[in-house]
Amino acid sequence: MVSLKISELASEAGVGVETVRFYQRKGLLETPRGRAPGGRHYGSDDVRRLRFVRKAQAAGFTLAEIAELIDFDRADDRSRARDMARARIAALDARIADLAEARGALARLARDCAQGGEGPCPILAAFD
Amino acid sequence: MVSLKISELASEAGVGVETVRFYQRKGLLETPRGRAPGGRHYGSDDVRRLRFVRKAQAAGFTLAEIAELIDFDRADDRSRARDMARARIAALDARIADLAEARGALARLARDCAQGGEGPCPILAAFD
DNA sequence: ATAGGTTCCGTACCATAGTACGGAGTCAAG
DNA sequence: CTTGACTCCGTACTATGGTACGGAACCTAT
Repeated sequence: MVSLKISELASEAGVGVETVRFYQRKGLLETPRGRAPGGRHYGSDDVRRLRFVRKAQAAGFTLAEIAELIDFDRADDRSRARDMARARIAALDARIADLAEARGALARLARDCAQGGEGPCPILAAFD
Repeated sequence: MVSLKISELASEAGVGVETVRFYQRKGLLETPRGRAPGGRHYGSDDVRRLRFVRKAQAAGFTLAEIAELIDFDRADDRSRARDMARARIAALDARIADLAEARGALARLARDCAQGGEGPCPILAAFD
């Protein structure tokens, strides 16, 4: 059994102790209530959970949605998890398309805005 | 001269009146201080500005950065605008790559999580 | 057994981007 | 000239995702 202190758990996932405690309050991470006086606190399950939270966040899930996902995992509720995943994929595809479009507009801006030039460069027109 | 009311300007860009006023406070939009008693308020420049704000936001600029861009536009400061555009493109590329990776993880989750199945589906392991 | 480092816990505070509210003034129509 | 719609303005409140602080308890080494 690994037995990490909260500060070790936090740095294991690259977050601060306060963030771990914040996630505990939100129900995303377990608080080791009945912690034995020996001093052991967190194990590898907690590290996995915490890493999951960060990755799911990167995928665009809100913390509330991540809490749901964790519940579905506990309940082995696959269909709901699938639904959430599919909805997120659709949102992600839309978001990626938007960002790609914005990227194009910025590339145009960067190209047209010659530094000393006399050319165009209507910054406000970059997104037309 | 078009002459729009604030509510018309707002709906022209698909935002609420309160949002327009919020942008005015932030210096993103001009407040028609010396508005003539005739009642005219906003013109097509304001619509362009407001639309620019929304598009730039979609590109991931914060409102503070957008305020800078507007200043650069006013000062015709092309090199700074280019720098911001380039930095944003790099951030956008990184973000798009992250989202694409997350999409892959979710696609795996959606695929592996058979609804009634006995298969795997470790939701928490979706991002490994 | 005492000092230093942590932890737990609640509360408060922060930034970002709005959203809502209440009062006062103005404008145009009836 | 009053009613209703709208504006302006300040203030306050919301949600999200943290970040910080202060006190009390507890663990560890000297």
